[in-house]
Amino acid sequence: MDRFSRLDYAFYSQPTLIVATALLGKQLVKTEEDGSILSGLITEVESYIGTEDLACHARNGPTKRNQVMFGPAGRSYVYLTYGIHWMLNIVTEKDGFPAAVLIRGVNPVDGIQVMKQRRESNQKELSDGPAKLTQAFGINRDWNNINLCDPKSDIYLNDLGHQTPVFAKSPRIGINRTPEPWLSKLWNFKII
DNA sequence: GCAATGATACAG
DNA sequence: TGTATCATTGCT
Repeated sequence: MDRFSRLDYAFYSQPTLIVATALLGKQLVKTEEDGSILSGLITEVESYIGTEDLACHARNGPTKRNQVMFGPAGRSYVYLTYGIHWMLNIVTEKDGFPAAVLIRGVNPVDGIQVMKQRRESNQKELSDGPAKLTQAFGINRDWNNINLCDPKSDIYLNDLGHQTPVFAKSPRIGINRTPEPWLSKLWNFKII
């Protein structure tokens, strides 16, 4: 009865653009302390690739904040932006090459009542933004550098066996001061 | 259009 | 040690 499978190290180690597109339609799962499950299907992702990508946090080399991006694939990279909002990324590529996929939106499936309480909002706006979904799922600094491939981790991604949905490619959001050609890279993928 | 809100990065 | 910036959101 195990038609669902946790995405593994081999999957996350692929080139970032491959992983990013493949993550569309995958299931983000988080187990709460009380054992209840939160989940949602990924609808939008964004790619940040290497030290040359001037929009990527790794552009100036490793720092205390971004060091997890330089480590092995399949780890979570969670950071605070604008002093308020937590962002959830998944590290990709070979150990030593800094890259990650930002999860920008999910469609809620399990634990919707919990999400509504945390968001104090209706379902339409529960998790359709990178900081909305971390709030709905209760993801913060404690969830940085989690190994999603570890069968014991209480946050992970599930392959439901679906085909990759039809999606649009766009420039990345919110990186307006990034110089070209990085500003215009079509590295945002969103289900149509 | 813009305030909220704090960690980070880098200059000096 | 000071400060400009920030992979956003929600309210005016």
